[in-house]
Amino acid sequence: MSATPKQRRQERTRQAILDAARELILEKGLDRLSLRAVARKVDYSPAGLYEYFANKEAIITTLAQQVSSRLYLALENEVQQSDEPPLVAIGLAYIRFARENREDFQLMFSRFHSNRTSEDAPVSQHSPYKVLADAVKQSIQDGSIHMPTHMSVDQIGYSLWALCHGAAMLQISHLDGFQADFEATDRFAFQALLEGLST
Amino acid sequence: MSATPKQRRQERTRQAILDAARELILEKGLDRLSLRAVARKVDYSPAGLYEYFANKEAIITTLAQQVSSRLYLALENEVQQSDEPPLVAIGLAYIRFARENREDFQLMFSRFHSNRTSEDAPVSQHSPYKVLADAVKQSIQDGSIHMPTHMSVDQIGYSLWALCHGAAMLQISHLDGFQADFEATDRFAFQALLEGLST
DNA sequence: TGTACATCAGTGAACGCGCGTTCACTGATGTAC
DNA sequence: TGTACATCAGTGAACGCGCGTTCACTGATGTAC
Repeated sequence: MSATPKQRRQERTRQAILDAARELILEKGLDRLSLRAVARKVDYSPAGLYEYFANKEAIITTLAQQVSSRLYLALENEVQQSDEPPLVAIGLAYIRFARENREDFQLMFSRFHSNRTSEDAPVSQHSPYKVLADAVKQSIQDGSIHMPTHMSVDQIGYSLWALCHGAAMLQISHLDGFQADFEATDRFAFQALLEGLST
Repeated sequence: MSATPKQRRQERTRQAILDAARELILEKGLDRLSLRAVARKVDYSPAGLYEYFANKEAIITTLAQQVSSRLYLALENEVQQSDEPPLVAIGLAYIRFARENREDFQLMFSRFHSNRTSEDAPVSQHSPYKVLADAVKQSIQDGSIHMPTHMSVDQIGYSLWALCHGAAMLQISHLDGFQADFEATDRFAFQALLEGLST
């Protein structure tokens, strides 16, 4: 079933609202975002937005999902393009994404809660973590890392994720402005962790 | 110069205001904190608080500093008490602190910006990172880890910090509610990173 | 010890503001015969 | 093709709210002689 003209118009307006909200967040921060400002930016009355979103929170969570998709695509893309080992490439791309999309990244993690409740649950398709988990499986299969004793794929994935997530967070908040070659250090750290996990 | 009675009273009131603010943050979250609610809780008029703090932001940053001190003490204490290798003990204690003091931890990192601008700057006394940096130096000296080629103490410290910071953040936000033995996985990850850094 | 004055700790009321959301409504667009 | 009606997209105004901060003030406490 393809979209009717009406649906296409609706969709365009929805996205315009989301874009406006995102711009305002980039400018002023998530905590200063107001529905009324978004409405002003897209030339609607505040009441008009309720045709497109149930409330303010719905706009924010939709935005967060879109960031998650963008990150997913960025990581997927990196795996294809890079000549580095996939796990290192993913980790560095994750951190780069955070650095280059600071507000987006923070927004995402302010609303982005895992669907899984344990390792038994399947990893969501198109989630950023999916890329990492798949790369871990792949690396074990082709022997580029050895399956460590007593560790599941998820435990390895979590460890790698923790490292790059922490690096990302520190760089965009606490260590913002600190002069250092983070890229190089991150690469060392990543390689070290991978090596340590393999033995 | 010891404190006068007046100063002692002032100090007690100041701390009461901070405690009230902290409790309200635990209850409702930082973004819902209001000066007026704090005033209500300590039985002052809103205007009264301005005798003790320049404005709302000053209350929040003071709180953030206090959390930083508590974390510093917790880590220092852990180094003394634990029989594990200091670096592992510190990492795990950092994560435990975050898990057991969720709101405090988030508050801290919302306002806690590094004073240093490069590796050349000295590490602040009584900062949580100081404990980690000292432990790294110590571990290199006593040979429990080998100084990796091409990596400074700060680079090692940063790597370890990134790992535990990421683990902490994931556990208290994105993976909140995920059933797993994080403590065990964190220990494995930490040991792996240390091993990888040493070779 | 008593008195006069200065400082202190704290208040009440107001300023000026922006917020999210609801609801009765209207003019434009689309549909059916 | 014209007409009658239904739906749609969007508005204006209001509701009810809480916010941070300022400022002229007051009663209590402390100080000096």
